Amino acid sequence: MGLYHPTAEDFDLPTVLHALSDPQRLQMVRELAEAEEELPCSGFAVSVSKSTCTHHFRVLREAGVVQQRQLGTSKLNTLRRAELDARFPGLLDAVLAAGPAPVPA
Amino acid sequence: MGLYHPTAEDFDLPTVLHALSDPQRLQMVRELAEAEEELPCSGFAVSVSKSTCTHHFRVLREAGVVQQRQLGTSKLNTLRRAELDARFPGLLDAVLAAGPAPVPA
DNA sequence: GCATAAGTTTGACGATCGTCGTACAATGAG
DNA sequence: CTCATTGTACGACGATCGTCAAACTTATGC
Repeated sequence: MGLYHPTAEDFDLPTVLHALSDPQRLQMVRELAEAEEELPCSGFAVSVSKSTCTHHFRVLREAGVVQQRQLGTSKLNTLRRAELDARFPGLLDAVLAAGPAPVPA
Repeated sequence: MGLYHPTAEDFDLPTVLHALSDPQRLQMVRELAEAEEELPCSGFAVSVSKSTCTHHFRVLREAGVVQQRQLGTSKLNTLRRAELDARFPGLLDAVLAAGPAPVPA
């Protein structure tokens, strides 16, 4: 059961944008970026079922956004920050910098 | 028949990412960015039907990516570059800078 | 061994998406 | 006026998406 991970050269911009265009996945990516460590599926504040969580992380992984590593029954997730930056410079930073909501006066 | 255009503060990141995640729309945005002028729907190299073109530009417009202005029977499209940059700094640049395909040796 | 915990797989569901063709509206050229 | 051009509106279609529940697998703890 080898988890598919694309190589950085195979990253596809539309695919990455699509992966990031879902609010739940965007939230997962934000949490992964804040916690500079590996996080298991169950360590996220998303309110979806386990199977949906599995699905979202597969989309993120197959797009190249995250790396997944098995450890016991857990699956640890990491942002592929360096590779994303190399392939799409500035993209991840711009996405993460975007405030969740504009703050009015 | 007022064309809906969101204000910059109402731009929604997932919505914008989704608008840009379609290859055809991404291509349209690229062409719009290269030609620093207003372009009608018929001035694009996309190979889709007229109704599909209308649909794609509506998605882009409602996400805040483009501005549309009626002129005769034509509808002129412009990138809302400044507003996008203000709301999501660096995002559009990163998307446009991403080469369409990686060039192998 | 047995029970618990963490994810996966499968199959389902309604919703949305990208696409098209046809019919229609509005403008500009002869 | 008539006709060509440009785009919209309206369904329609198959495909994909996000979601879930139920059954299963795999490892850990007692």
